[in-house]
Amino acid sequence: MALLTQAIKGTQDVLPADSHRWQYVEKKLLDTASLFGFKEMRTPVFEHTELFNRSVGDTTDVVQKEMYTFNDNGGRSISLRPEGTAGSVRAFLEHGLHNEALPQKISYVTSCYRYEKPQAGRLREFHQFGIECFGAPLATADAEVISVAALAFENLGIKNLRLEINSIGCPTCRAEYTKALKEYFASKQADLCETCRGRLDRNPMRILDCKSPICSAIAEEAPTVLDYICDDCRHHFEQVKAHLDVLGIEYTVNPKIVRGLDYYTRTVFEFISNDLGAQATLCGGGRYDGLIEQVGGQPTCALGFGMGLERLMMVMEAQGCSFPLPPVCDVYIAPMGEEAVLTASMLCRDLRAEGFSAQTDLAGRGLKAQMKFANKIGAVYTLVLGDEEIATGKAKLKRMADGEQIEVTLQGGLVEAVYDDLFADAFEDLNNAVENFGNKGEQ
RNA sequence: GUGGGUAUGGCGCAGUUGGCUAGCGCGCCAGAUUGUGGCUCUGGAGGCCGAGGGUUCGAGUCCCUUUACCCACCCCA
Repeated sequence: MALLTQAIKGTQDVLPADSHRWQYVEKKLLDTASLFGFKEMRTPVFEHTELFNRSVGDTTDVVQKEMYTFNDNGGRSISLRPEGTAGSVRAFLEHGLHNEALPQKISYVTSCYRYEKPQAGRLREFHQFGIECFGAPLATADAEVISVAALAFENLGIKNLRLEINSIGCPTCRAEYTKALKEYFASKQADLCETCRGRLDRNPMRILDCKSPICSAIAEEAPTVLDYICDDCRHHFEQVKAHLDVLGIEYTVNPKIVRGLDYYTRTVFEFISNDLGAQATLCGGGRYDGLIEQVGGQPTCALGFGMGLERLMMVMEAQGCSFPLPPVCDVYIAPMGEEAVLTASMLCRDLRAEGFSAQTDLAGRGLKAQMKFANKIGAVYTLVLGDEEIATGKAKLKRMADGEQIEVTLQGGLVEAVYDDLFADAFEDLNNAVENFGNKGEQ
């Protein structure tokens, strides 16, 4: 396939047939967050590279290798955002949102970019829903952030997820833990796999989630973070669990959930799906009380999560979740003859002015072909317009679902008829819903 | 970065030890019903068989090179 007609590796198009899925999912997610008071914020796709270096850290070589970084024509080093948090923090500081009522709760749906080798659930351009909560120290906030994700999954009908939580303490207690971990793994150094031997100095916590059977066996016996965290951190973690218990959110404590970055503190959590391939984490988040200071602000506690939309939709697909299809065409008008074409245009205009979606022939096709087209696009009604209808000013509106014909007058009567009939349907649906409501609990 | 798999009309696929005028299903267009969709039947359009090179009388099929996609490892902010 020619380069010209091929999308860039690791990117995807959302085709007209699928766009409603994205619209539906994005709206559900943002709406769910807004129930908790999170308001959407939009930030640029690119930022100064320095921002990401500062937040994500320039020590992690992978991080550097996987960012889309370039110099713009003014000689600035620019990077496409690899995740949503850094931009949010930057905007929070730049616009002095710390002076507004705290906590500030923000949500976003954005595209992110990472130069990685694509595989199932991993693209170079991918989309994230995320929330951030700034200035909330209490464990209540941790639980609230987790419950936003839990409710979002519930609202989308996603099942078969497990929530794993952990606390990685504050910088002080984590230092002690890291030390203990190093000592432990150093004693087993000879048995560790090659990569883990490399991790020993750099990032011993990472050995905990190594997949090699030998390393994971060794990791089984390793000291647990939870044995090393200080009293404050322990109390905080207990409070988070107490909240989750009260909220009825199920979780398991997994002491092996860790984060590679220093700014993370205390709570970390992941929602993991059983219906995905190797990339099974649907949502990852936690508390990062150190980040804002690291980017240059006053010390401000913060927490949040990011959720991969492609993965989310893969799970929904696998579980047969529904993606409601909005009506795309209330009325299709099939004109026959030159005058009818003009009249059809006018009638469409009138319908649209009333908020109904209306379409007419743009291809000069015969009546039968037009009926087929109307059927294909899912038109709720069709109206055939020929010499006779124009002459008498009367026509028949055909309800496609059952073939029922409704007599209408063209001047204004068409709009009224569509109104009346659609509302009749709506009332019927409403009545059914009310009748069924009583039975629902027993099902 | 490492390994495995796959590339054939818009989509999903078949193509047997090289003999093709490259098929099938869905979709698309049209007709049967000349003013009414879904079902059925009939016809039509649409492919340099991922790209480049080689072997051969002859390559979708064999060899080499290359590119892209998929899956997994690595990694995962």
